[in-house]
Amino acid sequence: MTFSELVGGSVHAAAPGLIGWSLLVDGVGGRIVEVEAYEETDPASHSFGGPRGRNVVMFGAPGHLYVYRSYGIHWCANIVCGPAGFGSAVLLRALEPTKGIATMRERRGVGDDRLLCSGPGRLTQALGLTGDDNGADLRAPRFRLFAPDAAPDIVRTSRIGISRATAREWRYVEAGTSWSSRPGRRAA
DNA sequence: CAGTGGATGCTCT
DNA sequence: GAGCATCCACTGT
Repeated sequence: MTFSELVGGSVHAAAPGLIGWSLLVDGVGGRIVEVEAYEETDPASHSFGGPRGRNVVMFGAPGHLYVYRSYGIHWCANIVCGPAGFGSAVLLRALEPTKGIATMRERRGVGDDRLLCSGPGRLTQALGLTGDDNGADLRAPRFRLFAPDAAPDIVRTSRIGISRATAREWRYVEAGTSWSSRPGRRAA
């Protein structure tokens, strides 16, 4: 399955399907190990209630980035999913760093590589993604996406850091990874 | 290890 | 004015 086919389908298939894919931004990045799904029937989603303001990108073409500012300080990056017109996206929560690690260490300024990409705000800083990238097409040359060699084992849990619709188990983590945003909690 | 609070800007009421 | 799809530094065990 190609990247376009994957993100062109339902966000609920695309979110677990993206685990194990590698994402590079200008040659810097790693393997996706943790994501969450959001869509317009979901009170926790920015797209809940229809296209308005910052969320309009979520209702646009699949395969584009939706980047928003979180808590006034951090950026969070999502991959818009299909079908076009249905407001849905996959929040990137953690990567396993594989390429450009020296660059990520400089951008992050941390000594422990576990802290490079283990969280949505950390990941965008390590990859250099900001509001300027909101709406960018991931099929542009500066981005690279590679499918995993083998389908990884995946753990499904409730989402982190939200106060509404907390019962929905729309968070997906690669089983056994030590690169998730919840180290030490058994990927769950 | 767990818990708390500050930073900081945008959206919504 | 409140509430965030967060992170970090700090406190107390």
